[in-house]
Amino acid sequence: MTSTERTPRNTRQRAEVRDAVAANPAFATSQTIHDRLRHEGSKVGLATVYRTLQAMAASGELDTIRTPDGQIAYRTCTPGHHHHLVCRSCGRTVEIDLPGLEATTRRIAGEYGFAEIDHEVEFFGTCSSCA
Amino acid sequence: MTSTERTPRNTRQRAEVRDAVAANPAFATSQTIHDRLRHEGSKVGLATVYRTLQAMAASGELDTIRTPDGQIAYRTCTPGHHHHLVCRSCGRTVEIDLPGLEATTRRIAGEYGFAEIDHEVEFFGTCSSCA
DNA sequence: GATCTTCATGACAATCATTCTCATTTAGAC
DNA sequence: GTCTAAATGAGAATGATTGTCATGAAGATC
Ligand SMILES: [Mn+2]
Ligand SMILES: [Mn+2]
Ligand SMILES: [Zn+2]
Ligand SMILES: [Zn+2]
Repeated sequence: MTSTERTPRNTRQRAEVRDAVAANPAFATSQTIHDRLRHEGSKVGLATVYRTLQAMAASGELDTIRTPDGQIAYRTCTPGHHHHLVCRSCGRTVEIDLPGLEATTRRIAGEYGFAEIDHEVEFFGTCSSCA
Repeated sequence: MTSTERTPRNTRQRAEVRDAVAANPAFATSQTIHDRLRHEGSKVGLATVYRTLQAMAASGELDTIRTPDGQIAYRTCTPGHHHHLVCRSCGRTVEIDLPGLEATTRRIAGEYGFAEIDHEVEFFGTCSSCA
């Protein structure tokens, strides 16, 4: 069951949001993307930006993190499993591989009898431009 | 600079919160702890529970995670650095060691020129009782 | 033990990211 | 072109968390 896959309609708004998030390699929140679009003259609504980014993340097009203060931030994502090193001050993001981690996850699952283990692994730091 | 360490006053409320969080090995939110205390007859205020748990976490007495829906949850913490395997449905938590991770963090920091790297690593799954 | 200063508390309001509502628009199927 | 379900947007609602500020009480000092 690859389950419930709905193909969304191709609306002007969806294209605008997709372009806006693709235009920047840093993680950005729905509000930030919305602001950016409005400044460019778009009339897209805030709720639409929220809904579109959520849908894109659910379909795997975007990656999600939670900022240290709890907001959800999105970024266009390289396909395949990986993690992120995010600059606390400017949001600049590097995708990183953690080759050992998947094996570790399986080992931990077995050891403690947990099923459907998911891991959330993010690194936060200060990038060289912001130091 | 081990910096600004203030010793909080020993109030009845602080003791009640400390006992309540220590009484349960699962992560719990401020609201949950507050409910629990009120049901036991305590008159402690919600804001006080928020403040007390925050302070205890800042001083290292408690560990913090963000639940998948974004709330902050606390748990009495074993001293020393470690990570958690948390049951999505009941909150039961196992503390785990990730021996290789600190070295990996340092390697990544060097590789990408990031400073003050912090890692957030949590595992979520379904425990055997909840399966 | 009484006094005093300062920090802690609690009721409530305020904040603010996110979600909901619902009337209106429109993509895409026919 | 018609039709219908899905998408949109304006605004209201939600809900966790934080701020405000008058009152209470640790605990230092006498
Ligand atoms: Mn990514
Ligand atoms: Mn812990
Ligand atoms: Zn930076
Ligand atoms: Zn469980």
